[in-house]
Amino acid sequence: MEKTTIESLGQFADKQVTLEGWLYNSRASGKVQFLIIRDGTGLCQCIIEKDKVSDELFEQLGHLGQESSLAVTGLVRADERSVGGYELAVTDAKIIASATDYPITPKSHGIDFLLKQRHLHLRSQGQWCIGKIRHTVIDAIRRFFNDNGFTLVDTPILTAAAGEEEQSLFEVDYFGEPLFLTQTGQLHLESAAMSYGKVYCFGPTFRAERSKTRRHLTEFWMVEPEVAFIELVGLLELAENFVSSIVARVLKDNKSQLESIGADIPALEKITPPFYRLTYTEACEILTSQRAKDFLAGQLEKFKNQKQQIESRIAQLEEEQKGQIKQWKRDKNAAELIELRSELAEVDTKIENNPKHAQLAAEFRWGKDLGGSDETIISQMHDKPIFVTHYPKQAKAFYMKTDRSNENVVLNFDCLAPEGFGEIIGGSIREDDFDRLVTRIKEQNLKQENYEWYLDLRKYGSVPHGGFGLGVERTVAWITGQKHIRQCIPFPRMMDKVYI
RNA sequence: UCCCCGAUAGCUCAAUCGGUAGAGCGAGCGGCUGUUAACCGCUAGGUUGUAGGUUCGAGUCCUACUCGGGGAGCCA
Repeated sequence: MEKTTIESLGQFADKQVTLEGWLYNSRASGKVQFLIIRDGTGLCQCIIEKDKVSDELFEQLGHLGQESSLAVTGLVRADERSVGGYELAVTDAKIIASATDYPITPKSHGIDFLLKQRHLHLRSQGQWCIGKIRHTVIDAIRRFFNDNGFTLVDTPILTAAAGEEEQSLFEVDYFGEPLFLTQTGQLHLESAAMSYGKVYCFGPTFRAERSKTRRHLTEFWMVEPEVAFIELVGLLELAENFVSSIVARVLKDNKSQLESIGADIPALEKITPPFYRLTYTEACEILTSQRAKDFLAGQLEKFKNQKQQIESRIAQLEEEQKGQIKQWKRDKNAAELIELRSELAEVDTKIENNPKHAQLAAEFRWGKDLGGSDETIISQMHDKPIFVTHYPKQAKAFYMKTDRSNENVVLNFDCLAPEGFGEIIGGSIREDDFDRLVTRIKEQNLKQENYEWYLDLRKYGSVPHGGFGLGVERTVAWITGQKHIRQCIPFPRMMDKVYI
């Protein structure tokens, strides 16, 4: 009997095959059982009719627990009613290991519970889809740079010099001397760019920031390209082509996964160059403008309407529950009430945060860095990614090149994913003038002796150059429509919390 | 470091003014030949996060602690 996988069932229509996998869900209806099997490549509904198998097997399969492993043999047939378009009419099955009391049921669970069961949660459909998309994103990243003349350069994970600020680094005892886990490969990458021209590094990155939000992990994956002989305009074009190519690849390779997790496919199809371009000063004007005020007020209205609708529906259901109604209706109502109450809690949070964010935006003054909520507002006001460029010098790192036509700002950019997701890229043109760089190092009270090798790059054939870093988990979260990036890495490391 | 919210059955959540602790899912048993989170009937399942306090009486009020969620700052 030919073994195959669920994703290639289409090649075996009307043939006998064997599938090996795990029981994902099952239903029974007297003389027929429906077993949903997962094998790592997809889901397949297997039909067991009582008179097609032995009584003993029928009985065993009928009591098989979720996530039991098994091999099933049967006839492949196309059927629209089935999940993947094909189903298996089972003639024989072998239980490899039966499981009982699998903790993750097909119903809803809280996040803490799921993270504690992370080793098992990875098997569930949503996580499987996100993992497949993450795989495509990473492959698309490598493909893009490899196809465009970039050379991969692996930068060290243990670093002596701090990339930016030392308080956000994890310290490691390196034979009695302190070293730090890298938070960027950029400085090393700049030296490699002077060798190869166009380079990139791709690996894990570590930040000891005490940030407990949906956008933060302490360990995450970042890809950083660095290019010699490039100006800000060229860097933005590189970034928008890059991001667009990733989205296009996911749309091409993972349509079914995107659909399955409810991603906004039409919105993703709009992600093509050019992206929006705003200067920091323009962004600042938008935040303090009447337009932003109206926009936020409109949002608040919308949230309040949602809240009212949910509340009146809850009241209606609760009233029904008090009266004399059929048991099945009562059960349906109970399930809907639970859904509605959690929706209500979400809307309440939005209503609570809206005025705070509005105030932060209205009080925004030129010179401050853009905050998370400010980025969210700007991003919510656009349907494509936005580049925000030319930030105030004092809010940014020492290595960013000052704009020679306006010494108050630097030639940097952030790329904000649209519809409220926020920052996925940060980048800049690097200061290439030796004396200016020394001045910036001193201004920020950094020790020059730690940067001697970095300054050498400006001594020996300095050229205009720049690059950026893209966060993989933030990109995956944006593309898949996940609210929290912890679902976008298999084993998330969060502030003060590591489950497995 | 700061602000807000929460902890009740294995899981997700109810419990009005402080007055006998309840649903759904999951589990077990039974029924049904096409189910899509199937459906129907029955059964089991609880020291309400921990430690104190107020009260005739505490899931509910007060204090402390533990754990968790969201957000600010900072950032990919």
